[in-house]
Amino acid sequence: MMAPRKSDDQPTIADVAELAGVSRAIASRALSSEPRPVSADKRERVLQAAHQLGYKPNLLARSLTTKTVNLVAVVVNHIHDLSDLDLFDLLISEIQSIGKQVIFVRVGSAERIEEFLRNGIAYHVDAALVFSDFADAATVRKMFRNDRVLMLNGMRDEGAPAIIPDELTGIAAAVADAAGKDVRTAMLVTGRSASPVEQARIGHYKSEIRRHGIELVAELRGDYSYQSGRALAASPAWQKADAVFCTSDAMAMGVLDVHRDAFSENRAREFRLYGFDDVTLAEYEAYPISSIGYDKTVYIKEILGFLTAPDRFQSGGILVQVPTYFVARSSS
Amino acid sequence: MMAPRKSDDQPTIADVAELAGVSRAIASRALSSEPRPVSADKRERVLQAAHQLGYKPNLLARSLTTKTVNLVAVVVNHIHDLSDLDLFDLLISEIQSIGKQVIFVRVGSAERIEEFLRNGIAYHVDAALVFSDFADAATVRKMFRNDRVLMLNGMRDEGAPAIIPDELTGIAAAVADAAGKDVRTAMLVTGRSASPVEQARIGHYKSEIRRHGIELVAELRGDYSYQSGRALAASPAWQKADAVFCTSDAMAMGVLDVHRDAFSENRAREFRLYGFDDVTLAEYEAYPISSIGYDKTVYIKEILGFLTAPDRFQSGGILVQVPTYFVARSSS
DNA sequence: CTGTTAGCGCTTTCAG
DNA sequence: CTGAAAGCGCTAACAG
Repeated sequence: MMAPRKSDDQPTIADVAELAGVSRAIASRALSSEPRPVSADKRERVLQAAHQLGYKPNLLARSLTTKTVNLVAVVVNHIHDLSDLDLFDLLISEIQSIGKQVIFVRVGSAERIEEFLRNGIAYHVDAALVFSDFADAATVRKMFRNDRVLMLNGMRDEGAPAIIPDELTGIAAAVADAAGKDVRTAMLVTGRSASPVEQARIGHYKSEIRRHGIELVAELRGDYSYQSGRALAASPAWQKADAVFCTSDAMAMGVLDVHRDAFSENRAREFRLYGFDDVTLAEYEAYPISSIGYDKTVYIKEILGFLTAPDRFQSGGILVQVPTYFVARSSS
Repeated sequence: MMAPRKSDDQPTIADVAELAGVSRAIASRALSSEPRPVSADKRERVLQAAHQLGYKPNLLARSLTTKTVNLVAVVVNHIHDLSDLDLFDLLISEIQSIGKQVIFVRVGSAERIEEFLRNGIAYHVDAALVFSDFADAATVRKMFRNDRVLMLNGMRDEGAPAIIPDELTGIAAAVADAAGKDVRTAMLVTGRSASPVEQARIGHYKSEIRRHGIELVAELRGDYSYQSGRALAASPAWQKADAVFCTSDAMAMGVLDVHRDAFSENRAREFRLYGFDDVTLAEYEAYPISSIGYDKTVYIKEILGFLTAPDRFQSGGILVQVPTYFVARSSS
């Protein structure tokens, strides 16, 4: 004899089964999103009973047996950059549109992040989207219950699937733009060189600069931030050069602000400035920075492909490349 | 006789108990964060065994009985504004620092958000921080398993705890600044007026403007975005006025870009421009917008207070006010 | 197709 | 203080 259910509790599948006059198993099958053997009339009765009761499955309980939580982890160093704004809003929106929820993990400067993850629901996510470069693929994979780890940070070692912008194309176009404008000397303002993405990016700039016979007069290291660009532009290390290539728009903005006089309309431009990311802000008057970007929509579509059909990626460290473009603005 | 545990599985509390030579109940108690009766030596043996095995509790299973998941929902309309960048990174970081994880719920234009929530782990969060104004407190409270709902959107009906910036102070200072500079006519550029925060904000501006004997020549409605500020500034509805008060910095930036000539150093300023939010970007040369802000650190500290000791708030729709300030920049 | 019966891993009565 | 046992709500295995 089943105890009457307390009115302040959510109905459970047992309540639904009872009302429909079937066993819990049948109710479970009828309510499953997967095709399961149930006779048409019982399925109907169950659905009707569930509706009548306002039954909603307890995802926590379901997860305990199915090992799936409909949860995706988005792992980032931080959300700080203008370019993040352009990306994450759309990403979250799209993930939610396929019925999954998003757990944000900010690795930041955190130590013991593995312990942090392991002691929370995040450990059980269905998939992890790793934008942070805090660890390599093998390590990251150990930090989650399953292997659905997508590397979006350039660290595509050991056969982990990855999606990265094909930066060479855009960089080549940017440097070609400079070369076509008689640039002979250039400076490179970089981000954290520990990052493999950044290393590749720097490599591309250097080879393209060399290829066009441009002299690299200095390489200054920042950290992608506006502040660091600004600091470098005002530092003694700053050199004269025909062109300045920054590996982030934010740094280029800092450089621009320090040398703002040099870019006013009524003066001859002292140097040509190139950024990277193509942030929305660069579309407006204040920071008309020539930049390199990629189509966020395409990028995110690929990510969603991974989420919905991971097997397609699973066959051994597939690398998907998203095309980049160069957009010329008045800063160059 | 217990089956040997498979080496590829995580050890369970049963494994720990077995190794320590105690019952599962004892192991559970010894491992609990709450004080539970266990003899010192057994506790020690359990802890030692857990450590040896690298045991980590399965939060999913634990949650099934404890009804707590160590998860906080952050509910937003979207992450789109510059001011979001200044807030959410710190917020996530702080929430994580108390051992909780963050699930981001983007309400956006989504219909059926209730169903979306109910069908995911988000329903089970320990607390919800509601920045979005998609629903009133009573409705929101029904969307989560518990009552720990903190309204950060100004909708503080029905006794729900809320934290809001005390905007009047900052607004009064801004309008006083204008009055002190002989401003006689003003325009108001607003956001979505459906929002109660926005309504209150508009009300404050109007009463302060009136109080200083300034004439309000027009009230233009935007949607907080740069784009809308820009569109309004270029529209036929735009009027001449000594001052323009915008209820977001982003809109003020749009206004500034359209009238950029009017703010160049070598010309007399045509009007004084005031924003709202005090985004970081306004600290730099490109958008030197006088603005109203509040201390994010204080704000977030209050939020964490709610998370760690909700009972302090629980006693009936407590409203915590965070002070705002006015910062004058060259735009005014 | 259907129902019974075990669990998932953990906490918590409830008797000792 | 301790352990056996009963669940949390759901799904899966296994006989019918």
